[in-house]
Amino acid sequence: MNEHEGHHEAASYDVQAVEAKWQPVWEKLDPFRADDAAVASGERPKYYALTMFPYPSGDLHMGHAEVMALHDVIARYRRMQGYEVLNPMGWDSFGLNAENAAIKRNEHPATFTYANIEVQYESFKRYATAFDWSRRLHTSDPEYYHWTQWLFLKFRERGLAYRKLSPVNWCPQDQTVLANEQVVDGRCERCGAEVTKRELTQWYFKITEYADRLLADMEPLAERWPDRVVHSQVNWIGRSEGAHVAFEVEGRDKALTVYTTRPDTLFGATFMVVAADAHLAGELVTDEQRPAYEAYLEEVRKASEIERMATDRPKTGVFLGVHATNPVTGQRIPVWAADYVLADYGTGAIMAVPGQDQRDYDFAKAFDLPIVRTVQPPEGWEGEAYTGAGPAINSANEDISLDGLEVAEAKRVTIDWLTAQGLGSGAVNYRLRDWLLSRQRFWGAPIPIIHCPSCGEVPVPEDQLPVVLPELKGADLKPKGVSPLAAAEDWVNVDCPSCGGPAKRDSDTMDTFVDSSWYFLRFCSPGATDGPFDPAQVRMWGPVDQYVGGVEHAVLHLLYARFFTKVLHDMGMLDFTEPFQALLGQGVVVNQGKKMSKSLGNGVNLGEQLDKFGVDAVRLTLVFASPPEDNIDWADVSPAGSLRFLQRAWRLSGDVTSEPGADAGAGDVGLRKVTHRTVHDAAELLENHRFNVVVARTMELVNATRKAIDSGCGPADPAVREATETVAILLSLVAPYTAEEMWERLGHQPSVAQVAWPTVDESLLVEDTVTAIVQVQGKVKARLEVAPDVSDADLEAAAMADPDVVRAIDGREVRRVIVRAPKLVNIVV
RNA sequence: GCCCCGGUAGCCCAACGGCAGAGGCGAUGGUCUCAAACACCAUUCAGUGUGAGUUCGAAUCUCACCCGGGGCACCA
Repeated sequence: MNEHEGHHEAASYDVQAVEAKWQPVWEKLDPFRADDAAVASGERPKYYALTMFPYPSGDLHMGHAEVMALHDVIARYRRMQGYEVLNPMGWDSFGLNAENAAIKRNEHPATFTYANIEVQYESFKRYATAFDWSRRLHTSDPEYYHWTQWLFLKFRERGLAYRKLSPVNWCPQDQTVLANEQVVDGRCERCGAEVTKRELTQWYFKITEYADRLLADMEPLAERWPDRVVHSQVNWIGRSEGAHVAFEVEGRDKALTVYTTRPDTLFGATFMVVAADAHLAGELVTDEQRPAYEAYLEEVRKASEIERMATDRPKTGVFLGVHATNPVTGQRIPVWAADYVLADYGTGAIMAVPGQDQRDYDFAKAFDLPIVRTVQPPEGWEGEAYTGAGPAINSANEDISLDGLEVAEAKRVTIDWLTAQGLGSGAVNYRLRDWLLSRQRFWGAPIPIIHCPSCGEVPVPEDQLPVVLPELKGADLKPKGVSPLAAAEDWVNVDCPSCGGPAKRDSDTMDTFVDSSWYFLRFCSPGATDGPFDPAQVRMWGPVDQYVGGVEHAVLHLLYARFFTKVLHDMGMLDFTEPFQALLGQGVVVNQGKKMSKSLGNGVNLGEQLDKFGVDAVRLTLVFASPPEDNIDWADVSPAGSLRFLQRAWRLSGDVTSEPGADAGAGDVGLRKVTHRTVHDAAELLENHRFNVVVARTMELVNATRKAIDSGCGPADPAVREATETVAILLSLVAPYTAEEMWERLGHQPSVAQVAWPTVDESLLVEDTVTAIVQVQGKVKARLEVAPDVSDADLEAAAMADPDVVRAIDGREVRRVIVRAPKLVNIVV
C-alpha cells in the first residue's frame, strides 16, 4: 500500500488555505439566517442567542475572541438540536472613544466609528461566527437612534424621564456628568479620572420606581444567572426596611422627617444630622450660624469623592443653631449638618443614635454630644457603639416601654406606636438612585427636547424624529463643560413646536447605556419603521434565551436593560418582564496573571495569534482552557497544542475508507459505544455550559478512533466512519473550519453546521459488565466484573467470596455490609 | 467591616457522597530522522488549603480558620 506516501501527504492541512476556502462557501450558504416564517408557522421552536455587541474602538481583541467562541458553541449547538436560532450582531457605536479620536484627527466621529466597524466585521467573518448578518445594526445610525429618542419621549410621558437640579458626579477628564453606576471607587468607570461633584440640572430616568420589581424579579433568574451578577444587583439596589420618623423642629412648621433602620433605638436619639449639601440644611440654619455653615459647606464641596468615601476619616460638621424634639423622650436635641450624611439617600437627614451606631458615636465624641445606650450589650462587651442583638434598655416613657424587648420586637412596637401617634410609619428604602442619563458630549443620541422661554420643556414632535446630529468635527467637539452641540448655532436654535417662538434644543446627548438598553428588541425586527420594533416579532423571538457577555456590566447594562424591559412591558409593548432568561458571564483573558494592558506590555494580539495558529486553534484554546466563567491566563494555555489536536482529528477523516452512508450498525461495538456515550454526555455538558469538558471528551473520542484505526477494527469499519463524523460534528461547534474540511473529506456536502445533532442509540449506552468495587472499612480491596443488573444479594455473595476480601476481613466479625449494586460493596468489621 | 464565590499533580482543569484522574500543557525516555520539527509510543507527579464534625464511606455535606477573587461600604 502507499500508506507511507499517503500518510506523509496527509500529515496536516494548511490552516490559512482552509480558512480562505470556506469563507466564500459559507457566505453563499448563509446557514445562520434566522427564518421568521419557520418560527411563525411553528415548524421549529425559536431560540434567541445573544452576545453583547461590541464597541468599535479598534479591531477585535482576545476578550471578544473568547466571548464569541463560547457564544458560538451555544448558537451552533441549538441549531443542530433543531431550533430556529436568532443570533444577531451589531455595534454599540456611540461613545466617547470615537469622539476623542475625532478631536485628535480633526474629523467627524462617524468616520472613525464606521471604519472600525468594517474592520471588526471582517474579523468576525474570518473568526467564523454564526451570526445572522442580515439583522446588523449600529446604535449611531439615525434609523436606530430615532427610536432611542422616541423611547425617551415615551418614558417622559410616563413620568419616568425628568429633569432635576442635584449634586451630580462630574468627570473632569471626559468633561461630562456620570451616572452612579459609572463611578467606581470614586473614579470614572471609563477613563479612571477622579470624579468630583457639581450641582447641575440633568435628565434622569426614574429607575428607582422599579427598584422593588428589579429586586423581586431577580429570584427566578438566580438559577440561570451567575451568582456574582445577581448579588451585585441585589447589593446595588440595596433594599432596607425601617421607618420614617417625624421630629418637631423649634420655630418651624414642617417636621424634620428621617429614615432609620433602627426605630427601636429612638430613645437613644440625642441629636440629628442633616446632609451638609442638602437644601434642607440651608433652610434650617439660623442666621447666626449661617456663616459657619456656609464655610463648612464650601469645604465639603471641595473634597473629592475619594476623600469623602474614606470611612476612617474624622467626623466633621457644624451646628445649625436649631433644636428638634425627640418624640419619645421629649428631649430638646440639636440639629447639625455633616458630610457623613448623604443628601440623596432617605430624607437626607438622620436621627443620630450614638449608643447604637458607630458613625453617630464618632460624631458625638468629636462634638461632645450625649450618648445613651438603648440596647443592652452582652456581658464583658467593651466596644463603643453596640449594633448587635439584645434587650432594649432606657427605652420607656409614660406611654410606651420597649425595655426588655429584643431588637426585632422593639422595632415593630415602635413602628406601631409611631403610626398610631401619626409621627411616622414603617418604610422601605433603596440604595439605588435614579439613572442620570444626560451627557455633555457630542457622539450620542441627542435628547429630543426643545427648551422654550414661554412653553418650557417641549418634546420634539414624533414626526420630526430623529433629531439628527449636526456635522461637527475636530476642534468643534472639544469638551468645554457643556455639550459641543450648544455651540452649533444652526442646530441648536429652533422654533418652538408649541408656540412657534425662538427656542433652543436640549444640547445634551444620552448616556450610551440607553442605546444598549433595547438593542436586543430591535434585532427581532431590525427594519421596523413605525416603532422601535415590531411587537409581534418580539413576542415571537423574545425574550433572549441565552445571553453571553462580560460580568463587568453587572450593575450597568444588565440593570438598565432589565429596567427598560419592565417599562416597555408596562407600556404594553412586551409580553415579558425580563429580557434575558439565562446569562453566561465569561471570564477575562489575562496574561501572566495580569490584565492585558499597553503599560504592562503584556498584551496578546488576536490577529497575530490567528495568523500563527489559525482561527480554529485559537477558538479551541479559549473554549478548552477552563470553565467559561473562569479567567484564562494566556500564559497557561497552548494554542500550538490545540492546533496539534485539530490536525490529529482531521487526519482521521483521511483514514476512513468506508463509503458515506455505510451502515454503522454493522460496525465495531466497542468504538460505537464510545461514540454514542460521548454524544450522550456532550449534550448534557453543553446544556450546563461545560464546554471545556466537551472538548476533553471529543479528544477522548479522537484517541479512541485513532486506536481503532491503527490497532483495532481498522479504517474500513463503519464504526470508524461514524466516530469520525461524530468528531466533525462535535468539532463544528468550536472549530468550524477543521470540521468543515473533515466533513468534506468524509464525502459530504457542506455545511456540517447544518446537520442535525446525532441521535444516540440508547442500547449502546448499556455496558455488558461493570466494575463493582469491594471495600473493607472503606478501603478498596477488590474489583468484580458484574452484570449491570446484578442483584444486591448476588453482589454481596460474590464480594464475600472473593479471596482478597476474605483476606482483608481476616476472620473478624462482619458487623455490617452496605451494598450499592452494581457499583459497590462496603464491608464493616 | 458586611455579604458572595473559589482552593484537586509543576501548570490549566475532570471526578451522581463510593477506585482521586477524563482531557490537555509541560517534563523525561523511546520510535522515526543525517539532524531537527511534526507524528507516534511510554513514563513521571497530588491524596484534594488547614482543623474538626456528620457518614459504613467525604474532593464532594456541616462548622471554624487560612489564602485567592468578587460585590457593597459614612446608605443611617
